Amino acid sequence: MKAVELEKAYNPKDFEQRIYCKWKEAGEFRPRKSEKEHFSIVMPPPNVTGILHMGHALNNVLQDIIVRYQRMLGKPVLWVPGTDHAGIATQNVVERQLQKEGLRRQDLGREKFLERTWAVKEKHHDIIKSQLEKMGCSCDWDHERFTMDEGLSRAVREAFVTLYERGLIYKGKYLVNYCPKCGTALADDEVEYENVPGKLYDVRYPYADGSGYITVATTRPETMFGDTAVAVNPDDERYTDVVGKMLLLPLTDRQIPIITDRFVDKEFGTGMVKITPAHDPNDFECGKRHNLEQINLLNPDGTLNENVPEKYRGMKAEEARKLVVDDLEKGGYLVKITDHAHDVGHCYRCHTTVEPYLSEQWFVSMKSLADKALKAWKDGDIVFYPRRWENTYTHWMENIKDWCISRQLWWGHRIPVWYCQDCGKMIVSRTDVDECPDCHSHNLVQDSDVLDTWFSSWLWPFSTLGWPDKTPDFGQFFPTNTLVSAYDIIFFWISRMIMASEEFIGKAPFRDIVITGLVRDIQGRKMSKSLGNGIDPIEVIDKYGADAMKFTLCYLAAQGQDVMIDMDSFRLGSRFANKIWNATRYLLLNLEGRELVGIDRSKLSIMDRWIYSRLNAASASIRSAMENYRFNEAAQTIYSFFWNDYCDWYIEASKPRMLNGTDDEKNLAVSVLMDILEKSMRLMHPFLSFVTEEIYQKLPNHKGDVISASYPEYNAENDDAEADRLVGMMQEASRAIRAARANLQIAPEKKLKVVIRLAEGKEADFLSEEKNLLKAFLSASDVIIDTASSEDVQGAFPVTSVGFEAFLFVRDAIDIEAETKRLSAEIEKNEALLAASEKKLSNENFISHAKPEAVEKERAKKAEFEEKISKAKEHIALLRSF
RNA sequence: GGAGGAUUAGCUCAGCGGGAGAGCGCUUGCCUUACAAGCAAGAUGUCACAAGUUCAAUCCUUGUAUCCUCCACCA
Repeated sequence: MKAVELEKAYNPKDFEQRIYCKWKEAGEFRPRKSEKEHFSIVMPPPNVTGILHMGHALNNVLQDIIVRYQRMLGKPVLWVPGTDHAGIATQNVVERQLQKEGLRRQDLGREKFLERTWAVKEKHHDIIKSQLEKMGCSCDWDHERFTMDEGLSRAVREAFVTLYERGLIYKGKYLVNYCPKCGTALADDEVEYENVPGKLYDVRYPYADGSGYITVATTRPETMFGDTAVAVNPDDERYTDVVGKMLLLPLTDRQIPIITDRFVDKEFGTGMVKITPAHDPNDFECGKRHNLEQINLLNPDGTLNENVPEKYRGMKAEEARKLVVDDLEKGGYLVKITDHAHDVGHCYRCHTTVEPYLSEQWFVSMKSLADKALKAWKDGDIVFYPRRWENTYTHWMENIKDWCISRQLWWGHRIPVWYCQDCGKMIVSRTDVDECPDCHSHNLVQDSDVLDTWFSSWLWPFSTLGWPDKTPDFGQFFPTNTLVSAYDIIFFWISRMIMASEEFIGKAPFRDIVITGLVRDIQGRKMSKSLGNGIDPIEVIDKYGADAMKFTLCYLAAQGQDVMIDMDSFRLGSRFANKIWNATRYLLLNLEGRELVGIDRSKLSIMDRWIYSRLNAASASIRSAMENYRFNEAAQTIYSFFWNDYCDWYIEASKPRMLNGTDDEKNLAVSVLMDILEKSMRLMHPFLSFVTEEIYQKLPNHKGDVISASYPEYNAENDDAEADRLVGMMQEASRAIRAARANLQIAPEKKLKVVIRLAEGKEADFLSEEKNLLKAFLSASDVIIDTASSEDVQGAFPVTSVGFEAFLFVRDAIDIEAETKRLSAEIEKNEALLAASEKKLSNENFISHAKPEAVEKERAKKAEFEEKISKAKEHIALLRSF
């Protein structure tokens, strides 16, 4: 057989792109035909507002690992990719573009505006897709979806109309969160609260009869024009005799009453609250209880409207506030101003301060949906990894509020409701309507609002598979198995998907919910554009390769903990990929002149049996890690198996045989090396997809592509405790002797005679068998395995260890003092351990309560400490005799 | 106010009811015909603090401190 030459340096750019194309063209990402149970995942659809950041990379890398692993288990695997139209966010992007051109969306008109938005969508979609491809995501592009696809739009209408028919969607005039900049209503959870310094203004409201005044505290004096009452707590004895009196609202000629309401906190401020039903959620509720008038003061753009005195009209709230405060002061109404930090809601997309705004909106009644979703959790139909997120989920579900789903935007799914301009009928329909069913008029207009983006996203696990139609995809792949998502969208998305799926289909949309951490910078800050601390996944791939990025993220992704990284972090994965590359490179060069032979277990050496045992253990450990979504554990297992066990010990151990063995021995050695290498590529493929495929293709013993190969299975037969024990001892001996050499500062090239003295038995047989190996590992001129204690070790340097003694025949000057010091320290350490051990063993309670294995283990440890101490003492004596 | 997380080596973080781990960094020696992105040998820890449970606690319980996140409220 000829040697195969790999490029000297690992350079992922040489093959990553090429391999991805090859996989894609070969249809490897499509579900294969198989009798096995399906495995499916829907990708959380990235927004088409921008490009993918490190958080997306983490999320998709983990999905890819799961998907490749499941695929190698032989299942028909479907990973559905797609993108989200992201209503407000995308519309904002386009509006910002227009702004630069000095235009507003109204200047373009709805149709032209949407054309431009589609173009933005296309552009970002293409970038996102190419990013996912560069990362190596093995999603099925034939199944790619977009939330505004025709099919998905149909699903949205189906969902809306069904809910309407079930009485779960209603329209009404309510106080909603409103972003004046975006010009639309927001859902409660789209508001981000931020603590900002502000002022608390104490203002006098005089009694209408001129008999004095009361004082109220407010942070927003400009809303006073919407006041329709002042409230006190009914139990507040200070005010019992003023309840019912009328007040004159300053700066106006309106009169408002003093009322009582339980929500008022007696302790806060003066215990008197101005009630502004149209501009505060609490006041809104209070106003409803008391049938107060709701006076809306705002125009849709956030400026004050005709319900305020003329001089303030058209002003933004903040401008008006200053003026109102001035005027109050001039009128003698202002008592004092104090600093008062409070939480102010901001739009989660543009960060403008949101206003409570009274307007006509559509809502989903959530209570019954939440009950079903809670039941799904209680029944164990969904499981969170890690479980602690279940608290977050249930807490939200149990305190759910109705969901405002209408948005005053253009980009999104139009609400499927039409109004007859002639008879006023409202028509809710799955299909477009052009005739009024009552009066047959064609003078119909569709509701101008669009739906909240999440109203399409919450259908994603089934709308992407064809729902509401009963398609083959839906039949085969729904429900999906696993959802991988970050914790910041549990409310927005995960919870709602479960609600929708339970409501429309009666099943949970997935069983396992894997919650990842967020990616942060090395200082622990969230990566964000404004901080400029983001790391572009593509830059990482350009510098280190997709495998390095994937493996590093996987290695660091521990059980939903946040991942802190900088550019240098990825050296971890890069070094590992490089190691794999170079180990392979070495092995392939050694194929020259060799033949691969069948591997007969009975002919295997202990070392061979050991590496098979290690591989087996790694495979079992990875399997269990993957079943529990413990990605970092899987990555660590792979790392230590391949680097420490295979490269550092097994390949090194094979070298003497490859140099000095017979042809048969060499052929067997190469065959086992290749067998382990081939299996390692399969083992590692989900985690380092490109480099394993590139290598796999060069292996003389490969069949097909690694992406579609089978995953190495755990096989109890290959567990080999004896080989583990023997090789463990050999490693221990090597380490001890190498350490002694290093301490004695013996040059590496200096070959010493070594005598290893131990009792007859398997260990001795093994060491005798592997004498050549020991010579190489110990840099020894000769190794004598001395079971009869017949060798003369007079004057040889003794090495402390357990189960055997070793002697180095070194004639050079030894720093006896330093070595004695080291041994003394060792004695001291072991004496402390021995004391602890003896104390334990003399404790009756320990002997009677502890597990017998634990007691046994403790006894063994005690013996070990004793042996170490006595040997070290012996060795000190020996050194003194030098 | 409620919930959750973090606190382990200089840094970033795993781990776990029975003698403290990894990677990076650091020290020393090696370009050993795969890899200097490497090999070998090292040093470094009151596992935040306090009490409790236990034969045994870094791990379980409770409390304390510091930091972080989410939810709710805030006139």
